[in-house]
Amino acid sequence: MGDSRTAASAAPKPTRDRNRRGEGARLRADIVAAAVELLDEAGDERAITLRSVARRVGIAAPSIYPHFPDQPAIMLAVVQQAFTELESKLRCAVEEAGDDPRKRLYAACNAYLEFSRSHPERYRTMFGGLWMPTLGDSSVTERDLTTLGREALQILTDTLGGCVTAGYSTSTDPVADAIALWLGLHGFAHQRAVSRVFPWPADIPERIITALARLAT
Amino acid sequence: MGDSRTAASAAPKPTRDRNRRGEGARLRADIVAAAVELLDEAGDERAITLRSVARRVGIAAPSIYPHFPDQPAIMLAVVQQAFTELESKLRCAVEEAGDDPRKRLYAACNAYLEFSRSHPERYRTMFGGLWMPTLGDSSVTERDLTTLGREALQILTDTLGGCVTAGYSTSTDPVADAIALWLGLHGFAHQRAVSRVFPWPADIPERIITALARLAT
DNA sequence: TGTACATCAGTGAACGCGCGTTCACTGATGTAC
DNA sequence: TGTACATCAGTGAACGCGCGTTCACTGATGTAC
Repeated sequence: MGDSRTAASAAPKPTRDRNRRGEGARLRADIVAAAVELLDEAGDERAITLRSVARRVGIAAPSIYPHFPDQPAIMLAVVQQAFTELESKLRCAVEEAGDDPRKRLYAACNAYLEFSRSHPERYRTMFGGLWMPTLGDSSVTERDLTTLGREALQILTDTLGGCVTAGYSTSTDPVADAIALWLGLHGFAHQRAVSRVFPWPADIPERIITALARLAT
Repeated sequence: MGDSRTAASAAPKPTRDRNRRGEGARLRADIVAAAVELLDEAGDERAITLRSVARRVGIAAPSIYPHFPDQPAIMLAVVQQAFTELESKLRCAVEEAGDDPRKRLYAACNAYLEFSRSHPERYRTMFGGLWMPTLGDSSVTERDLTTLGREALQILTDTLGGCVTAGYSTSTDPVADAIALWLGLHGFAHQRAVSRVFPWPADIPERIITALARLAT
């Protein structure tokens, strides 16, 4: 594994045809995809450099600039894509869970934890905050940051609200409790993404969800 | 602020006398202290480089090597010191809280959150995981990592156990619930350390603590 | 149908920078005799 | 009390590296006439 990482990040894609006129924007998607690949393989956002991404895509480093104003802009695109993916997973999980409010809430929570389990590097990057520049040194704006994850929280709020309405949750403030629930999930998801050796009791998610969602037992 | 950072990290300490014979070990402490300073000022563990630390201490870069085998060893020392400080804060807070088990538990939780609030950069570094090398590329061992934070968790477990014994908590598994409680605190502490703009309801800590500690109301 | 031309999608070389690490060294400070 | 010497606590110069970014450029591809 360790060897393949280095080799993979060093070797450029062997064949890459120049895009045809008017299709130059496709390179943008390729750049983001390559950055995600590097992140997943190295498990470290520091592996995403302008030059490493260019190598992986199979282009010269300056070819990035027509698509991204600077390196943090690539990181933002990676994080935005990861959030979009997470929110899509949550939406699908809730939809597939049917009409039982408890099942919908559990589906959302479990999908959240499953995302962080299967993509620990992405999760760490999304919430690690280290990719963010000093906010003024780069093209990334504060507005770019505050909108991230908003829908995920909304899904939790809605599903928790459903449980309250149906009488399964004793919460008197679903908005605040959804935040508390999210923070509990986040604490578990984040710590598991950082250190995989911690001896977790198997029922930790269950404890966190039932307690913070104030589910009647 | 931004200007002073750069200036501060560039300017070496004006006066630094060579240690006398037999007191060379004092430089080690100076190195760790300088690294913590850099972390607090920049708010970014990437500011801790071998050379930036040497500059701040006022020594030549190679002078680090008699005290630390490599750069990750400095990071480990910084994190270890931060954990020691956190655990000391928790111990003091519990001690000062008196005999009421609920007060002791709240004191521990609040001290934990207060630490992360007043030292967000340190907290992020302690739990961010990014300072860890690939574990094999450096002198840092797995044993170094797994012992970190053990006492903090033990304090939470003990204080929660006290609440159970006194009948204030309905927990039937204080060990597992202490972990769940810690993860809840961690989720809040970490997210607040990463993004200071999130609109937190004021009673979020209260919600997390009472729910996860299963305190009777 | 042919051709000049604008545009697009990139390239290649170079820059200055800070990094971790190595190497041979220096000069003060204690200590043995 | 003097002096040779070992040790300690560092220094200064240099190395190779990858980084972000700039600059002038190239060659294919479509388009206007």
